[in-house]
Formats: sequence, structure tokens, C-alpha cells
Amino acid sequence: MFVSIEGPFLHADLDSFYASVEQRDDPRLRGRPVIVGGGVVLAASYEAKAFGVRTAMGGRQARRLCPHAVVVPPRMAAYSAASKAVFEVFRRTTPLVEGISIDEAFLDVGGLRKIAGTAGEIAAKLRADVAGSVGLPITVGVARTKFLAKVASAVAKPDGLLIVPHDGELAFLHPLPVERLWGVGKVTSAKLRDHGIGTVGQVAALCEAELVGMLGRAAGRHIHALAHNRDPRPIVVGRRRRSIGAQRALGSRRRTEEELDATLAALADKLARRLRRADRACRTVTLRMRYLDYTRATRSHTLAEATTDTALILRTARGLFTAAWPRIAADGLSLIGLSLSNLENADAVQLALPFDRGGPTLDSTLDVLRDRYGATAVTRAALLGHDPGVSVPLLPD
DNA sequence: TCTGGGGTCCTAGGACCC
DNA sequence: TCTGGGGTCCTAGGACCC
Repeated sequence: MFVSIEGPFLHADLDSFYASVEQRDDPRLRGRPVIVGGGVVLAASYEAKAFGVRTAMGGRQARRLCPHAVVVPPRMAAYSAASKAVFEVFRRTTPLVEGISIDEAFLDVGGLRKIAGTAGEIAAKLRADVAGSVGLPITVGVARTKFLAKVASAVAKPDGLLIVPHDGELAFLHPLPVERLWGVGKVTSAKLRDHGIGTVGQVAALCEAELVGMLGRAAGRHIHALAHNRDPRPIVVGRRRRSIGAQRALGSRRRTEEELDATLAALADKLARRLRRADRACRTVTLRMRYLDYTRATRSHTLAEATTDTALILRTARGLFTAAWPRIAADGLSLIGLSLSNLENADAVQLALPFDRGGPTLDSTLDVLRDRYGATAVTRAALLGHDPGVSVPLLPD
């Protein structure tokens, strides 16, 4: 993991990513409203958005709003390949790239000024490079902080470029609606609007204590800082995934215990494969449930040691399922999901350590490893103890 | 108008240890 | 014998993001 704080930052965000890939690959779709995904809208082209179609909207509603839209099934492999190509362009621009999702990243372009020009010039070239070599439209926001760069790209969409000058930060930010603040969703914006607060400027006029009183400690502090464009977060290169999950919607039909168990087994198998492919191991298994009335619940169990074993993951999931069975039987499920967290490196280094007759304890092993590699290199959670050796990742987890 | 699939982070209470 | 305070881990729930 590498951290860079210099700035300025670029926030690069592909426009209607899945739909743009479809329009790129099929000229007949260009200029027409395109919806990716049938049951639910995964992405909509700007032509479709003009009719009010939005991501995550039900397919039926979307077709009613825009009856002449072309609906195509998702092609995840094509999107994944396009994403890889775009990230290659990012990394040719600067090694300081922090991926946020399949279609979005932050770039730190400080220090490139003498070589590549101003941040604005770099951003313009980046957009041209993505269009030229991958054939996709991309919007870039440029600002002194990551947060403001992200706001700038959201305002500049689609296919735009917006540079927020140092002396114009708050003049740009304060007239915007509170929903532009990262971390303000439905619930928080409703709370703020109940207090008569609708713009970022109105948030900025409050003191931190008032916001903490309204929203809780973390959210209050966070939003107070963002409203003043205080965002010290650096670019983090090589961030590791913290969980792996999969879920399946089940519709409104009641499922039998056997059907649910088969789904659970398929999810466990799929996740264990992904886990092993990523060279990770998990210690916590979480069962996610949504009942037929759409209320949700989770049940989790943490193992003593990390595992990549399908059978153990499935046994653990089944144990959670069995414990939750009374409510499931009574209320029925509309969704079942599994998530693996507390991830550790599986590609660990094997160390042969001399142990006492009584066998090593986790803590005695930890002490030895801390002596050898330093306290920051080894954590209890990183240990994957297997007699007679132990596996230890050489990076902090 | 019924609501997919993949994630991150925060809170809060209880267990346990020092 | 009774008591406090701090820290970490686990579990469950919730808000939010793409």
C-alpha cells in the first residue's frame, strides 16, 4: 500500500459506463436510449436518462418511461476488459491511481507539473487518451481535495471537464444541494432538510456540535469537514478488498428448505472459488437474509482460523441458516446472501519456528514474529497457525 | 412502483483481558 | 473483597456508494 497526499487530484468517472460500452461495441445503439439489465436497470445511456430512467430502477418502470429504449443484457466480461484498458491509461498518466470502482478512480497529479503540465492540461489529455485508445467518454473533475474533485466530476457530467480553482472552492461548493456531500444519502438528507438545511452553504454555517447532535458523531464531523472542503484523505495505491460477497434475489414465491439450501451451497462454492483465486482466506462468514416483507437480518460467525475451504465455509453458513430457521420458516425469504470477511493473505510465507513441547500458542508465536519482523508487520489476525510452521503475511493486514 | 448485486464504513452492546 | 477504566474482538444492524 502506498499513500500520496500531494495533490491536486483528478477524479475520473466513466459516463454511464455499461451503456457506453454497449454503444461503443454496437454502432446501431449510438444516439439511442439504451438500458442495460432487464429486471432492474444496471445502467442507462444519457438518451435514456433524459426520459427519467435511473440506475437501480425497476425494469418495468423504466420501459414505461422510455418505451422505445433498447434493452440489452449485461456483458460483465466486456465491462471488465474495458475497465482494465481505462485503468492502464490512468497508470500511464501517473502511478498514483486509487481505484474506487469498476468505472471510477482518483489520480494524484502533483509533482507532474514540470513533466506533463498543469492538472487541467493533464486532465484534458487523459480524457482524449481514454476516448482515443478505449473509445469511451469520461468526465474528469480537478481540485485540491479528493472530495471536491469528485463533486466537480459529478457536476461536469456527461463527457465533461471541470477544474475548481483554489480561490473559488467555497463559491463553487456552497450553492450545491446537500445531497452532493459524499455520505449524505436519503436518511441524512431528510434529517438535514427537516432542520431547514438544503444547501452545502447552510451546512457550513452550522458548528460541528450542532451537526453531531443531528447526525451522530462520525457523520456529523464528516459532513462538517466536507462542507468546508476539509478533506485530508490521500490517494491510497493498492488498497485491498475487505470482504467478498454474493447474493441471490428469490422473488416473492416461497422457497422450500431444500431450495434455499441448494442456493446457499451454490453461493458458498462461488465465493470460495473467488477467495482462492484472489489468494485470500476468510475468517468470518456472514449470512444475509431479506424476508418476504423486505426487512433484513444478518447472522455471522467468526472462525478461529482463516480458511479457503468450500466445505468449511458451507458448514458454517448452514449452521447460521439452521439457527435462523424459525424466522425463515415463518416469514419466508426474498433474498439470501453470503459474505466472507476478516480476509487474510493466503499466499503467506511459511516459517519454521522452534516450539516448546507444549506446542505454540498464538500469542507466543506472535511474540517471536514481532521480534523478527517488527510489531507493524505482524498482527494476531494475520496469523494462520499450522503446526509445525506458521504462515505470516509480510504486510500488515 | 415494487425493489439487483457488489461493496465500505460506523455504531453499540457484551465478553473478555489487563 | 470490591471496584474502575481502557482496549480488543465479536455480533448485529444500518447508512451509503456504484
